[in-house]
Amino acid sequence: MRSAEGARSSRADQADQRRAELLDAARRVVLERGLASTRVSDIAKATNVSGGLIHYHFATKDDLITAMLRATSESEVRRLREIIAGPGTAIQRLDRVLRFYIPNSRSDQSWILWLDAWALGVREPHVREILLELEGGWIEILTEVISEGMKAGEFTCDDPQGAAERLDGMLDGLVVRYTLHSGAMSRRRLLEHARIAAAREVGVERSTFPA
Amino acid sequence: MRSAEGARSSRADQADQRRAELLDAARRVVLERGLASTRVSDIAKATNVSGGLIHYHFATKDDLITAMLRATSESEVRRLREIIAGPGTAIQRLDRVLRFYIPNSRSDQSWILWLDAWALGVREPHVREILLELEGGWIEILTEVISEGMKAGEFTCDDPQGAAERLDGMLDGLVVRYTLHSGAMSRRRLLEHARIAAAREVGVERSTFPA
DNA sequence: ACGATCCCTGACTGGTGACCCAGTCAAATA
DNA sequence: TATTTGACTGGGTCACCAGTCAGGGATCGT
Repeated sequence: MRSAEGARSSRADQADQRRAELLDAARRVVLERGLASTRVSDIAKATNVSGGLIHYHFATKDDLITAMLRATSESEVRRLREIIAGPGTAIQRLDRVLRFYIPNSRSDQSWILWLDAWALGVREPHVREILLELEGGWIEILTEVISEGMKAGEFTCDDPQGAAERLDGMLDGLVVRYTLHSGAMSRRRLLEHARIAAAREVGVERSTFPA
Repeated sequence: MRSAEGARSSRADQADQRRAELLDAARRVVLERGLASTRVSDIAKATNVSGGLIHYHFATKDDLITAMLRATSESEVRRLREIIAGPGTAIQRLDRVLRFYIPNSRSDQSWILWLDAWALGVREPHVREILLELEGGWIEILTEVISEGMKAGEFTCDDPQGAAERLDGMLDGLVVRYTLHSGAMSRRRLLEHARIAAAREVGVERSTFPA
């Protein structure tokens, strides 16, 4: 049965919570130290837990990393969906997507994680699959926003899917540049590039975007 | 002095040649196995050379990898310069650049190398510097081609540098997608995206590009 | 000729890190 | 209460790998 206090943690809940905690710590550690120099013991330390416990919950280090990437990707797509679900005109919602795409600062970046994941994904099909879903999510959402803008008469575009792919690609590439060489590409300039390209793709003037 | 046969190898030449050979083997091995699972001994094996020799020519593994990345980057920029130095109209030369950017097949990709390098560059300033020069080279060359096209009256563009940055970013991002998920993005489609975006940036019709 | 210098070998070492396992303790179950 | 199950500890093991080092043979300068 349950312990006395209703919805409180059964042992299964406890294990789930611990697993989530470990995934969270893994993400923090990998962001800070990079995938290549992340040790299982680092993640244990960050959770104040013995090294053995990690292997109790996750058979191998790869399992842990993969699960962490999957969880992060899913949460990112979820947040993105919330963002476009909000109110506003199509152009406003498109702008919100662009701004969500672009990291706020060099330290904010969950982007560092995806750079590691791209390199890993070249060799690991599981990781590749996660990345495909993540990028597919972005493209899908961009496509939706553009299509709805067309229906509302705000946008003109003869290939929303293609436009979304181009926009997503450009943002990926520019964010890499911004992440690695923030000196050569400011956040402001990056956002400006994004708005110029997006405006062209959906057939509106760049000045249509909010200030 | 020299040995009898004119341009033949002095000891210094021999050492240089060996170093070049090691850099080349390093590149091949890293492309094949990935940076993370490349061992110094793998590179030694690929060169039919003892493990110790690597450390005779390169103090540390990091030195070797960094030198290899630098050499690869420089050679890439050099080849790119040759490509735009050739004859043709601006649109033809621009198209050559785009096609050089895009890998011919999933196995061709020196791109796999840059994915590893991006992840590494997040932590290693030396690597970051190399990447900055490489990407800077691409942008510079794109800017040149666009500017010359404007002088020739072929192109219209009010910010060649910005256009080059956007184009370079888009290509980076799309190539990542193509490299990781060749199923979701064919080479043909990638090239089509590149031409559409490039045509818009320089103010010509997409049909202006050669078939 | 002959010592100095260089390229190169291959066995060795020291450190490290993923994973294992025997045992502890508390909570769940009977 | 007695027994079982599950979460957790921490020390141990085993494999791996970057970098070292003593020596060997070739080639240089003199």
